[in-house]
Amino acid sequence: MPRQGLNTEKVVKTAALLVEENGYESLTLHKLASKLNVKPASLYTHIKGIDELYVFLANMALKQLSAMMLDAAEGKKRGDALRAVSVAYSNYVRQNPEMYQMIMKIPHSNSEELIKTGRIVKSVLFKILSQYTADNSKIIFYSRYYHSILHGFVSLDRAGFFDDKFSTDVSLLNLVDKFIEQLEELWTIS
Amino acid sequence: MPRQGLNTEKVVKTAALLVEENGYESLTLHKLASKLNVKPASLYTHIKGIDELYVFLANMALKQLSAMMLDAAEGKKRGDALRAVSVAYSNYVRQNPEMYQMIMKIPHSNSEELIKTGRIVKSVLFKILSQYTADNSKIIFYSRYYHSILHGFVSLDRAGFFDDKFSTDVSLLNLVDKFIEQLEELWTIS
DNA sequence: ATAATATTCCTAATACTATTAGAAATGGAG
DNA sequence: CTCCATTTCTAATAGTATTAGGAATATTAT
Repeated sequence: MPRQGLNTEKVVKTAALLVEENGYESLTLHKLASKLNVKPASLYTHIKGIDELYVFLANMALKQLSAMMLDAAEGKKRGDALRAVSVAYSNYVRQNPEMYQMIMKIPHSNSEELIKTGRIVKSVLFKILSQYTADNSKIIFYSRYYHSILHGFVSLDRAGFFDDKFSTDVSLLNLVDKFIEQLEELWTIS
Repeated sequence: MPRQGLNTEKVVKTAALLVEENGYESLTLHKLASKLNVKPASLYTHIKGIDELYVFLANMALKQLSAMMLDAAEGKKRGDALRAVSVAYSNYVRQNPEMYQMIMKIPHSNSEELIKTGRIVKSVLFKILSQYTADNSKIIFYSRYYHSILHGFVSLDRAGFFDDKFSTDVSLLNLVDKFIEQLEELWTIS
């Protein structure tokens, strides 16, 4: 039994691979240990248990998502930024559906770290929306609005609620455009 | 071992109680069997397995939700109906958070029954939104829009994303009002 | 280099899971 | 009262997470 040079990061990254490969419901410490050439009990040196692993995975997913959102918004303004972010958001969920589910699986109040990472996502939206108004409460309001649209749409789509013949890709873009229309009104008024 | 006169319905209803009491993650066939004064193996006479039970629970939750939505919309028109439905939706999730999660836990494509029940929810929205326009594609579009808002908002709220000092109750109502504004435009144009 | 120490990993066991095969008990129909 | 379908149970299997304590390995101090 030569040491594998494991640490928490490697364990979590490998878990993320397994989650995206076979679905998070089928992730077990046995499979994870196998992939790391180690026995299940050895994992407890690096993680407290599977629940903590779930939190780490949710945190990782949230970081990846926020990074893509940030990158998409980079250098863009208002409507262009919002459209780009919505595409990035939907792409992330399409390419990492299982990891995205991890984000919603865990109540964020369980982890200070998770709350902090969640704030990154919100800060991206806040920054864009602050280009429309200086009113803080309005920014938070529209941030919740926009976030709800994004998460609601991709989740319902995945769950199978949008089984009509109309493309869901086009739907989300049109939807975001409608949302932007309202923001533009806010812009012209103030 | 006198017979307990079980059937699928009783099993599912009792499971729903346990889910709402202790969270759906902690539901086990052992606990369910105990509550029904029966051994775990006996449950297999009434359900194929725990996965089927999950589908039944999701279906039950969706039925309850759609019933509350239908009831709320009863006799109301356009904006009033939409506001009432959003309150009903948010109330259902607040009062049955664990059952609501069951709905999103299962990919609906797994069950014809689930798809059918999902259509009831959509039909409620469709009926209300058809009061604004006769254009079918527009109705579906706004139906997805509204549904995304409702599900997205309550989910993010529950996950802990809305941890600012602003009330989430008020936020949702304002949000729906904003949405209705856009629909009213649609109404006046056509 | 060698000894002491800390760390990683393993073995073995425990307590839960869901699930199945097949036997026993039950209740209703003829 | 007997037969039969149905329900429930016993017993076993295989797969979970988790823990205690020991063995192996790497690191540090002498």
